[in-house]
Amino acid sequence: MSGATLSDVAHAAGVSYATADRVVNKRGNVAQKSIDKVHDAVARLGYVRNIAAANLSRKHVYRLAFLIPTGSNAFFLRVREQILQTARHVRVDSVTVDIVDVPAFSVDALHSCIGQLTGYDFDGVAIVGLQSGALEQPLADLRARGVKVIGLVSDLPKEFRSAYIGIDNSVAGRTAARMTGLGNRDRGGEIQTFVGSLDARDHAERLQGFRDVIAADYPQMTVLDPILTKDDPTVLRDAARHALRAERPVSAFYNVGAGNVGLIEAIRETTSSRPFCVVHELVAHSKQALIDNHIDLVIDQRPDVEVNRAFALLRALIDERELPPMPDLVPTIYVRDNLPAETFKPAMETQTT
Amino acid sequence: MSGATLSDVAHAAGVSYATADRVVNKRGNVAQKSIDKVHDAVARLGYVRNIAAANLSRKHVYRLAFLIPTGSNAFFLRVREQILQTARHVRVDSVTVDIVDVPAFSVDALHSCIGQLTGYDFDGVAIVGLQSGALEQPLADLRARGVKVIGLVSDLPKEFRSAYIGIDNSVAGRTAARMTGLGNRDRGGEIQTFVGSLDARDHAERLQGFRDVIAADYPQMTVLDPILTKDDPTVLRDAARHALRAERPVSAFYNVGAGNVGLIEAIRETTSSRPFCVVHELVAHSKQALIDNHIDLVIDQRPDVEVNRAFALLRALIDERELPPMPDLVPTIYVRDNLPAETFKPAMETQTT
DNA sequence: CTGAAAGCGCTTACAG
DNA sequence: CTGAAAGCGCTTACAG
Repeated sequence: MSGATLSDVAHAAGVSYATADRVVNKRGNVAQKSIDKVHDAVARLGYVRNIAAANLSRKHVYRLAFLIPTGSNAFFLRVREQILQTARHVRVDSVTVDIVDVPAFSVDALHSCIGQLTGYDFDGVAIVGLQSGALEQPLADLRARGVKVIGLVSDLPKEFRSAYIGIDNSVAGRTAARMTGLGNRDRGGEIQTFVGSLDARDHAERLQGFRDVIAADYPQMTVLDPILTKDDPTVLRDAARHALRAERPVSAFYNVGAGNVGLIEAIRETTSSRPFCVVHELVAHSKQALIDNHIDLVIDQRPDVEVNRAFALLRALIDERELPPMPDLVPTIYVRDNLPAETFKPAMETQTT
Repeated sequence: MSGATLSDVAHAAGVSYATADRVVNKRGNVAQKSIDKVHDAVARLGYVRNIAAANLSRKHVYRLAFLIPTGSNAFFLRVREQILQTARHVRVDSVTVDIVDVPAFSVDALHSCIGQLTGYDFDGVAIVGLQSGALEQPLADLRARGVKVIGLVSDLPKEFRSAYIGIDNSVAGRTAARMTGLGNRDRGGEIQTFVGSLDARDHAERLQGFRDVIAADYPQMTVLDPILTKDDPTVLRDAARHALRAERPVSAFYNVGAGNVGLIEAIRETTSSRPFCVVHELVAHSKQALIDNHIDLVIDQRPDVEVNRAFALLRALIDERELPPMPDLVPTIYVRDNLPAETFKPAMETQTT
């Protein structure tokens, strides 16, 4: 059953081991007659290639790259950390991983980083993408070289990657709205929203999802137009302060984007009762704010699960085997009670090979 | 770097390959002098054993067993399904898995199932455990035979297993309370709780966690003593009906245990507004109830993540290598908006080998 | 188009 | 206590 080897196949087909290998691995230069005989034997014996043996024989190492935006963004620091930890662990399985720093939110920068990948021979790369036609050419070049590409956290043009690992941002926004509605349905009132930029697709999707649910199910609440923050904590802080001091204070805050440090700072100063407060991404400061009761909920996309999936997926793609069953990826709701023990274990290294 | 082989070590140490192998794999019958020389060389060269090559050479297959309670409990059906899917996928990595049916909640039955494992030679087993001293002997026997044992979903006596994969039920109860509090803080009122049995440690822990949070943070609400249901849908249905028809209806339901089908049935019949409703475990019917707006929240322990971890952990334990970084396991909150696409893909098989 | 053979890094008898 | 050698299931030159 689990026993047939290529040697068995060759015997059964009445050809040499080398010939059997040629057809199984599509190396060409084989007579059609032999091909048929081998395919037959493969089917009869239920042969399945032993990847471990093949890798041993070729001294194969899996070369992976992760293109991650630079900057001190706490979320991506968490992503990097998770990649490094996993990299350390799979080193003994002959996989190397490089983390490539990409200037954030720049199509040009991403374009050039992807272009440079061609110089090395990676087997698979995971890219925090952008939706831009400009990326199609370098991605096509990668694919032409047999490199497997997946989108991570933020997608790439669909035709040019094998898979996408990330949450549905519209779902994330809807979830935020549901929780805001639950927490305020008896009070109604206005919800002040904040976004980094409406050009950022993920922000726009979250906001739309949020609005849809509030409008449909919590009509007693009103969603105010978003304040643009560029994800800058200072901007967020000042805007939040302003809103908190208004004559008729809003009943809820929803920050679609980053920069929560500023929002939390403004709330911490408040002496009166604060609005119901929902933000995205669990990192050190949002976790602390939850514990301190300065915010109510964090919607998180579980970068640990995402990175875990990225490794599993990349290896399956490279080995050209079936995709493994992977845990579902849904926006996760954190309150102060269900926080993970350690959100983020800092490490010494910054790169692994 | 990643290149030293045992052969390199043997050379460096000035001994034969076989001798180097003896000390590295602790097979004994080696002079202390040789041992020292080899250890030295290993350290100098940073030798790390190639597990894949070793497995190939030994024709090793990982034999895993999962002991899962029988019955039509939807949660455990989901667990089984996840195990089968993963089993199918890792078959090509030479791992076989058996699912052993264990009569539910019986220490005696579990004791005898564990005892029978000794007859086969599994490398690792994951057990949905019970906390009973009676299990210590058969577990000790397993360990003596070098079998790795982990607790899954429900723990075993701590000294007799290598790890536990499951959520903290007290945290799950606290989380349920937080959500109930958020959804009702402006209304107050009474919360009717339901438990399968207070002897079941997980139920008791959830209930206590729930009570603690309500008492501390939502004093305007009262937690009524739990109704004992034995996880029987019929009992639950009748009790819920009764509560729904009371003169002064309760403002929330919290079902600590199983049997949600009955609870949902009672709610579905209700024409007036229903209580705020929190239950555990996302399965087909609880998912549907969420979509239909018959309940508000499901607290789930992510059996897909748990099973995924169980496989990763068992293999690491068997290989005696460092434990892999694994996604955190926390009680997950589902509302109708962040549901996974497919909760449960049924499969044809019932067992895999 | 086909085949024989060495080698990947290990383990396991077997012989001293 | 120590070592030489075959074999695990593959891939890769190399020779026809």
